[in-house]
Amino acid sequence: MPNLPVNTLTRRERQAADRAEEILEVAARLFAERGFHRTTTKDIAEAAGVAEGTLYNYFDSKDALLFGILGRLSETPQEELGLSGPPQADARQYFTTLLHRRRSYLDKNFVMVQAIMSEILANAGLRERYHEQILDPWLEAIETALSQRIEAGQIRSLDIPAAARFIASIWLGLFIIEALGDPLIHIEWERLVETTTSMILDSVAP
Amino acid sequence: MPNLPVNTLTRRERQAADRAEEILEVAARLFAERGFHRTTTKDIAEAAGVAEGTLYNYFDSKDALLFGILGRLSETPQEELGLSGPPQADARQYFTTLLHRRRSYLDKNFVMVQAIMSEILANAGLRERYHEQILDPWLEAIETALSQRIEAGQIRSLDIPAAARFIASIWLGLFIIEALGDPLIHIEWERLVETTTSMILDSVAP
Amino acid sequence: MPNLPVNTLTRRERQAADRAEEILEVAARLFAERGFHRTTTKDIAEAAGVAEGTLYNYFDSKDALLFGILGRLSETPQEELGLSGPPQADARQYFTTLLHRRRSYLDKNFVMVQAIMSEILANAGLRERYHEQILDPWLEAIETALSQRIEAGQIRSLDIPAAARFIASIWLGLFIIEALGDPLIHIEWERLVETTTSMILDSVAP
Amino acid sequence: MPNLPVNTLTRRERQAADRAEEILEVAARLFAERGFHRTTTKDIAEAAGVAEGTLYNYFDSKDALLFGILGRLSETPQEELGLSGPPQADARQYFTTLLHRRRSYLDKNFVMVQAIMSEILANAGLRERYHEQILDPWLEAIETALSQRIEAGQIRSLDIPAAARFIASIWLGLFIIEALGDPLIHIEWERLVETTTSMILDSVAP
DNA sequence: AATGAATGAGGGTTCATTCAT
DNA sequence: CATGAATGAACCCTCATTCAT
Repeated sequence: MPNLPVNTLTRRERQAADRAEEILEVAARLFAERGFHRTTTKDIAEAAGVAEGTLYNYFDSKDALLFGILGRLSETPQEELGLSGPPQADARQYFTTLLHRRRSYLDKNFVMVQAIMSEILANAGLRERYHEQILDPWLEAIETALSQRIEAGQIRSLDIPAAARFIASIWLGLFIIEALGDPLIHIEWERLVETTTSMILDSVAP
Repeated sequence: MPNLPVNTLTRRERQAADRAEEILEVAARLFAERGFHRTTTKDIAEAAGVAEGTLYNYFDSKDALLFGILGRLSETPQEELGLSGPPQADARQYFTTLLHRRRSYLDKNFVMVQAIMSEILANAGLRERYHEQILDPWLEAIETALSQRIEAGQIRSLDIPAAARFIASIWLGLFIIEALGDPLIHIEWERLVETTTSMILDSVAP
Repeated sequence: MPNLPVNTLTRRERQAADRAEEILEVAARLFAERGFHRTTTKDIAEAAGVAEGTLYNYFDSKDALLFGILGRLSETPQEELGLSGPPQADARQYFTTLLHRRRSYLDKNFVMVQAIMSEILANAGLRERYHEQILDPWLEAIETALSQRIEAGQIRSLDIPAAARFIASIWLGLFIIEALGDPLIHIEWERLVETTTSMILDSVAP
Repeated sequence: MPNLPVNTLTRRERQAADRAEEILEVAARLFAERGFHRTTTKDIAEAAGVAEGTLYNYFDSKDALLFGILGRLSETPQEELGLSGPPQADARQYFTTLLHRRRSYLDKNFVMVQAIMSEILANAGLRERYHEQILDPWLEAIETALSQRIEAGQIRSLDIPAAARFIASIWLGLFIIEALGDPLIHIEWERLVETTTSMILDSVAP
């Protein structure tokens, strides 16, 4: 068994990664439930089934947990977010796909997104990192998609940066309303997607 | 000076109200700047020019300051928010006015809104009160306006609750993006209003 | 009673100074007994009869207590230390007086000196401040006194900086031996002074 | 290779002793640099190139490292310290030799001496052991040397215990001043020895 | 014998709240 | 009503020690 040590090491490394993963998920859940500041490191350790000190074998500080969660969110590849789609798709399909992909992204990451969002307006460092890693790439991708579609004649000419922010704001706003506990949104996302797309593409004029 | 006591009392009451007001504004500013938990009662007292103990003559607790700020926000009459407008206005003007009014509302209350929003996802009690006092009335007003306009034939028939949430989410999302420090939004609100209204009313089809 | 507020304020200030004083003395005693690191802020608070948080109304940190103790030690005027004596006194009397004054200084400040000395070799910042505020002025004063006496012909010419360090080292060394618990020193300081002075002034030659 | 196991064992034992030695030296260096409490077992393990747990295969506890260092210091034979010299040497040579030997002892062991001294006033157990193993033998040896020289008529009669403490205090005091960072002492030890010996033997009278 | 992840008691410090003045 | 010193529970984090591998 010449590769036993390698395997052992790998297993250890994998265990360590798993443990870090689990801590991060537990922390995200608690941050989402009661906010970053109302969650103590003791809470996290207990919920993760480890000792408090163990947290610090994986993360430098409580803040590092927050940044770790943000890092996890930014790992999602752009395609999965509907940010880079096939440009040949027509505009309606693009919007529909975009909102669906973001919905399934949210379904997978709701807790982590809420953990971050619950602290983001109160934490300048987090805000900055969110900008760099999440928001700016997202806006850029939307702007690219829009300009491609305008060039392709799929949609009419419009103020691209403003439109990108408009689109991003829809998703952010819907997330906020859902996180605030509005019962309709989670259940009826389909209706929202349909209505939203329809309002943008078909106008609300009678 | 037989009425001096009365006057004094009255002045005192006014002074008291003013002081509570000032404390609330100072607190909102600090909460918005650095978040609720990073702001200490000592910070607030110093910034307001009073002793720490004095805060407790006006508010029961630090939490009460937060609820006080929320209360102030909910005092704004609906008309000012563009929630109840003259139904005779056409749809385009309705949307434009709505967004403008909400903008000037935000200009007046940005700090208080940010103070509340920065904590709202982390504080269940606050969330509940926000629902009752702010969000639900707002959604209801939009729904009413929409159904009135649909009935009047100004806009086509659509899923009213979903559309209301869509509209609210735009405003919430734009606020978040602005609060996150996006430079475009604050400066170019006009463009955003125009683009948004245009996208909803004119469709993005070429 | 037009000066009541003034008196009240003064009394408060005096109380505050007294309290700070007492905390410092208690801390010095505990530091001397069991060392800086083995003394907890809880220990200090309990021994001082206050809550732990109260310590921080008077001192910024546990370290600040140590520096506060050092500051107290450096307040002692030079005359009291026998550093600046009447130069007309003859050399024997100078040495005797010097050692006696340092002894009575030590009797008054033993605990504080031990508190500082027990940490000084382990704490670079403290060491630096001790140099500036205690050791260097002391060495300078001895050097001045020696050169004055050499000029006056009271003692023969010698290597002044070396001699000053020699004299300082006697006191420091005797303090260390006493602090180490040697029973002789504290009880028989007179004999030590006499022997030391005699060895320096009369030579040990038969 | 029938004796391989024996050799291996022997080599292992030697390796073990070497490793304990190295750990001790590394620990002494770190204790001297930043004090006992500011040095973590992790620091020591890293600096020694072993795992933290390995320390505990060689020493029972962190405290045991300190006592181990003390033990190393007390291994130095008395002659090397100038404690037991040939009594026929005259007094001046005795003092000069004593100070020179202690200097070269210090040159070899400065780090270990500082490691011990930095903690000694804060650690009752260490203090006691230092007394037993270092200070008392030293004082006794000086007292013996003095009484031998008095009997031999090399020096005049004097208070022997006091004189022994005086002599010990010189060395301790000079060490402290050096450890405090005084620049003169280390460089100019020769001058100090000369001045000190001269002051004791020739008197400072003009 | 060597490892280093896990442990958890204990540390220094903060801060919302109280209350005597 | 205003004050601000006092409070002490609770926080985040450290680190000597253990033990399964």
